[in-house]
Parts: sequence; structure tokens; C-alpha cells
Amino acid sequence: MADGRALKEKAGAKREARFGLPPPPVEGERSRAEFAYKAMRRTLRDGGFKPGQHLRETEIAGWLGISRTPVREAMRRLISEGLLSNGPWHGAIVAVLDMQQLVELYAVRETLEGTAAALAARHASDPEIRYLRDTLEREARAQRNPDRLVEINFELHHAIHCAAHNRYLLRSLGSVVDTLGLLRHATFVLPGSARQAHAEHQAMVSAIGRRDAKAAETTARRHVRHALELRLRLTRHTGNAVG
Amino acid sequence: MADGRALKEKAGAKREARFGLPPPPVEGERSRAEFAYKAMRRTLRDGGFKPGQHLRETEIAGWLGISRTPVREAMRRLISEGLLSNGPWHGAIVAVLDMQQLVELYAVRETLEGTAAALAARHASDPEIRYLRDTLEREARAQRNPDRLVEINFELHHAIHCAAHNRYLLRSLGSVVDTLGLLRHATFVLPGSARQAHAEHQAMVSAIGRRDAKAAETTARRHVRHALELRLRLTRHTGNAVG
DNA sequence: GGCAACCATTTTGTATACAAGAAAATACAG
DNA sequence: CTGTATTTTCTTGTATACAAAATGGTTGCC
Repeated sequence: MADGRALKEKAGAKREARFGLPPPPVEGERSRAEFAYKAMRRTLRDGGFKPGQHLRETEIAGWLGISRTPVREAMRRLISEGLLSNGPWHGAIVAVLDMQQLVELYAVRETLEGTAAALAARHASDPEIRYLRDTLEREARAQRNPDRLVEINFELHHAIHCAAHNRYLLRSLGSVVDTLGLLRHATFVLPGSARQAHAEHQAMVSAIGRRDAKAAETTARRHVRHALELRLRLTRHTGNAVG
Repeated sequence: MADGRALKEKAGAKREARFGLPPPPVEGERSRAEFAYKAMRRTLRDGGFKPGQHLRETEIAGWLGISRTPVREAMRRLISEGLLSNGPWHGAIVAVLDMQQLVELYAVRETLEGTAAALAARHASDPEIRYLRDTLEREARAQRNPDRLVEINFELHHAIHCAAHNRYLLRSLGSVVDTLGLLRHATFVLPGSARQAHAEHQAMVSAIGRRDAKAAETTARRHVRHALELRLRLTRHTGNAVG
């Protein structure tokens, strides 16, 4: 860590041109590898990297003002999580999802979300169920605010995943959700979808609260199927490739 | 860590003492990171690393005759796959599974294997189904050979996973199967278990061959439940900690 | 004798130098 | 003018030097 200053300045010039991102948002991680990971992840989420784009180690390193080593580590991690792909010739590119992959992904998600809901119905603690109901109410009050809706939707699903009390299920679901995070547009822009999603969320939380595992699984699976339908419709509008 | 030569010799002397492994088995991978990954993975599989053991980067590097960089990369990959754990103080230790984790793991496995079987029933090609039947016959002929049985069992399950034609399901299943691979003892040592497993495999393959997704899922889930029962019984015999 | 603080050793984190490989560009020949 | 071969440049893979953090032992004090 001789001098980050010179690097940071040089990269600063390229920064805006290369990626649309302001400065790397978070600072103060305990390790630079962690910092690089979080920064790249957030940038992926926010669409700062375009799907299919070739990410060069030196470029990212300069951008973040650190050396290649921690960047490399972060990239390998993102690759193993499926958010980046190993290009044909060694080199990371931003993963792209085609429609076939979308369908496969949602098939797995349906299974895992169904299981999570069923397990949550069995194992959720009372405070967890109260938190679910609270989140549901917050969702009801945010119907007009798409950004907030996306956020609350994520919180609700994540809360259910956690309430299942199964760390391996949580890991697999995390992998699927992260991959799905590559998709840029929320489906809430479609008319009526927010209301429908809220109704389905209500059914899920209600079933979990009643400790009705069967109903929880059924409603969760149906919810995911509907989400896929919305997504496919959205994809049709947007164009062939997603992301 | 001034000069690698002294380290290499020192580690070479320790090699047999530290890890029970002869020389690192595979050579000629396209990158040393890949080589280190495969070597460590194989060693984990073969029980060369003891659960809970602290793996030091320099030690592994010396053992494999390469530098720390690719070793580091391999370790991070293994950590992200859950085969190693990030020790409390930065440093990789071999993952250990307690009984609670075992139960959670099998719960996920039941879901995923069930889904895989159901999808295989729908999507498997005829050659894939022929391969399943062939593997089943090979299993029938190997009833007396526990080592071979473990191998064929793995092949059969993997063939079903592949026949589902869903790369995300395959990834999640791979994660679960790998973690399960930390368990050293096969359950086939228990009396009658091999025969029962074979019967259940027959039911699964038969259902897939009939394109009966519902039956495939049911039989697969039951198979996994029985496997968990065997595993728990075995754990009881072996002692509390598994691996 | 026990506890605490400090120092030494070990181990991980980071940077950078160097090598090998691949891709792109250019030049030459047909 | 086009296709191919060669060279150049860029990018990744690996090693090693260096820095920082932490652990464990040792020593001193209460």
C-alpha cells in the first residue's frame, strides 16, 4: 500500500468515462478485497456495468484506487457466484441472462421459495412473524412509490428466507436472488402488478402466521410463477436480451 | 517468507506429517490456481485435511510447490463454496458439520433432488434415460463392492441432476453435494442399506423413464429422507461430530 | 501465584514486478 | 483489394517483497 494517491488520481480521469458511476460509494471496509467486492457488486446492481462488458483487472483497480490483487479476489468471488462469467479466453465479463436462463432460474426459485415458505411456517419465531406482518403493512403504505416497493419487496422475501432457519437454503436462495439481481428493471412498472404482488404476499404471510406449511408453499410457488409471467411480459417489451 | 526454497524444503519434510497425502495427485492443469483448487478439493474429499484444521497459505503453497497467490485463490473459492470456513480471525479452517447442519442440509437436498427428478422426468432425452438405466444395472452388479457403489451412486445422482437440464438447479445441487462430501464415511456400510438404496434408485429411474414427474419427485424425496435416517444412525455410531 | 501487558513470531493482506499467452493491428504477398 | 502471417500490445497468471494485524508466549508487577 505504497501510494494509493497517484493511482487514484490517474483513475479518476477515466472513471466517469468508463463506468457511469460517481465515486465508489462505500469506504472503510476492513479489507480492500471486501471493499472491492462490495463496490463491484453495488455497481452491478445499479447497472453501472453493462451486460457482456469485459471487466479488466487493471481498469477496476485504477478506478477503485487499489492494486490488482484485491480486485482479482473480488472478481473471482463474483464469478463463483455467477454474477460475472469467465470469458472464453480467461477474463471476466458481466453475466448476461437469456430467456432460457430466465426460465430455468425461476424454476429453481419457485422450488426454493416454496420450501422457504413451508419451513418458515414451521420454524418462524413469533417476532419473525410480527416482522413479516409489519413489512406487509409498510408495503401497503408504499404502493405509490416503485423504488421503495422494490426495497420492501426484497426485505419481505429475505425475511421469509431467514425465517426458514436453514442456512443452506438461505445460501442457495441468495445465489438465485443475486443472479436475478442482474435484471435491471423491476416488474412493478407493469400496471396492476404491485397490487397483485401485495395480495400474494398477504396470502403467504397469512399462511405462515397460521403455521400452514402446505398453503405457504402453494402460495409462494404461485407468487413466483406470476413473477415469471410478469418478467417474461416485460422482457417482450424491452427486447430480447434481459439485464 | 523471504525465499521459497527454504520454505519448500521445510514444507516438503512436513508434508507427510501434516497431510496424509502422497504427492499432490493431478498435474498439468491449465493454471496453478486450478491445480491448487483441484488438489485441495480432492484432499478434502479423501479426508487428508481434518475437520476444523487450520490451513495456512504458506504451508499449502510449500506442499504444492507453488506460490501463495494461486493457493490463496483456491482457498477463497473453497470458502465461497462452503468447504472451508473463514476462521474467526481471518484464516481458513476445514468446515465441520454438526448434526443441526446435517438436518438442514438434507432438507435442502430433499427439495432439490425432488425437483431434479421431476424435471428429469419432463426434460430428459432418450439417451439420458438409457444412461440412467445402464447406471442402474451397473449398480446392481456392484452390490458387493462398497467403494464402487459409492462411485456409481454419485454417477447416478449426477446423471439425474444433469437430466433436469437446469443449470441453476445443477449449481445449487452441486453446492449441497459438495458440502455433503465433507462427510467421510459412506452410509453403505450399514447392513441392508445398499439394497434399499438400489431399490429406491430403481423406483426413481423407472418414474423418470415413464415421464411421471409426480412419482419421480415423490420417490426422490423419500430416497433422500431415508439417506438422512441412515446418516443420522451412522453419526450416532461414529460419535457426535461428523465429517 | 495469578493477572496483565508487552514483545516476538507467525500469518494474512496488499502491492508490484515479471512472464506467458492471446488478441488486434499492420504489413506483406497473392 | 483481400487474405494470411507476423509483430506488437494488452491482459491475465504467478511470484515475491513488504506491511499490518493478531496470536501466543514471556516477563514483570501486584
